Amino acid sequence: MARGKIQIKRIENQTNRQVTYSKRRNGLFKKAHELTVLCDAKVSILMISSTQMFDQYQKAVGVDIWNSHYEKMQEHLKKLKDVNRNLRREIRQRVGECLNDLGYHQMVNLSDDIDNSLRIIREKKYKAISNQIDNSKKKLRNVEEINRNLALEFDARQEDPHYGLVENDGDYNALLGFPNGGPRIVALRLPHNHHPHHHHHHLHSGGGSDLTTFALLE
Amino acid sequence: MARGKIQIKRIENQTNRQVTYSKRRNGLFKKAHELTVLCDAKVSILMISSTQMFDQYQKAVGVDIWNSHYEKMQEHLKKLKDVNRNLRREIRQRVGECLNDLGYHQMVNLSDDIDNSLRIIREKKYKAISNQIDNSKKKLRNVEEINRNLALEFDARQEDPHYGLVENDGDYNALLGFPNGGPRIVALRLPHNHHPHHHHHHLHSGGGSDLTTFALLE
DNA sequence: ATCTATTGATAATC
DNA sequence: TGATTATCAATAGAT
Repeated sequence: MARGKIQIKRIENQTNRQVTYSKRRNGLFKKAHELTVLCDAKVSILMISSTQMFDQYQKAVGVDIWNSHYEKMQEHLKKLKDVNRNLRREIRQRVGECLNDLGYHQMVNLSDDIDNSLRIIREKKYKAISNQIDNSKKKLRNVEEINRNLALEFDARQEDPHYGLVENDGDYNALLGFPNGGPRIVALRLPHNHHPHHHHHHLHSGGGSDLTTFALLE
Repeated sequence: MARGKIQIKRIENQTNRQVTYSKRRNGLFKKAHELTVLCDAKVSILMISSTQMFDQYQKAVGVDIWNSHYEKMQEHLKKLKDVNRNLRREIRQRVGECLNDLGYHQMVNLSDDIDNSLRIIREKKYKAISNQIDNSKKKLRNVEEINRNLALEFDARQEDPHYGLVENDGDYNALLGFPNGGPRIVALRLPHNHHPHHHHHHLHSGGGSDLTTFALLE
């Protein structure tokens, strides 16, 4: 409406239409925002340009984005509610409620089904148990090993007070925490090659770092 | 914008605010319409003034129309999706999938739970079985009785061909259908007091109707 | 509601 | 795209 009045009718030139759309869209939003602030009102604007609306794909499949918005949302809501209801019913049936509307054969199928599920779960449960036992055994072995090593080091220290294990001289121990819930790893930095019985604990012996690690129980 | 610039901030004067709301609302709608025509776009505007919003009732029940609309719908949608996801997960767990993210104790609980459900369902199943058996027995008894009665009547007819049982004279048999899935009841209207051995079948012997009923097997 | 001085929006152009 | 600006449209305040 500047540099010449315009008629309010569809702008045929594609580029001009796009430009005008951008400008006026911003203007509309600005006005809406002002209204919001000035009059303490709530305003929502849903706006889709024709170029957005009918891109090639949309044309091809005949989908109308506009209808895909509010109304489709309501449809979606309805469908979700239905699905929800069905899921709840399935669970109730699996828990043993609401079986009255089931036929006899359906009931047989249901109990067979649940029986099957139970078998699967039991298998997995037993697998979990044995895993846990294995883990405990490993941890126990580690703890025993740590104790043995400490005992050996203690003995060594008894023999030679300058063995250099427990001095708080800073180059001794470093703690690495793993906050991600994984197994806590405690890394003890020891002077290189202090004792041959440490070697089978070395996780990585190459390079400059010299970390001796123990996996500790929980 | 006219006769003096204004600050974009809430108009405190109630009347001015209302007037400005009206004017600017119209302006916004006009702009939106122009955009619609000029750019071939789709525009929806949802607008509620604060004075509309908080009428007495709204105040009383603390309902916010605005939140009850589009945004609330989205929230609802989101919640439904969440619930849905959880329900699906529960079912999957009950079927025996996706157990990896369950702790050992949860797994024990789950299998106990399902075990319990299975017991309930089995009970109901057995109840259903025994019901069906009872029904069959009753039906069988009825059929046997019908056969016996027919045999007796046949005998009687042998003795007296005018016994009047099977003549197609129209006042003989009437069929009542029960489409509601209940036990099919066939009612035979018989001439009154034809034979004493029918009396123990009379369901109701008072009044004018004289129906003898047999429950038939499916 | 209607009026109008003024501000704000924007079409054309670069 | 982004900036400029001559115009036109919207509207604040008064009636």
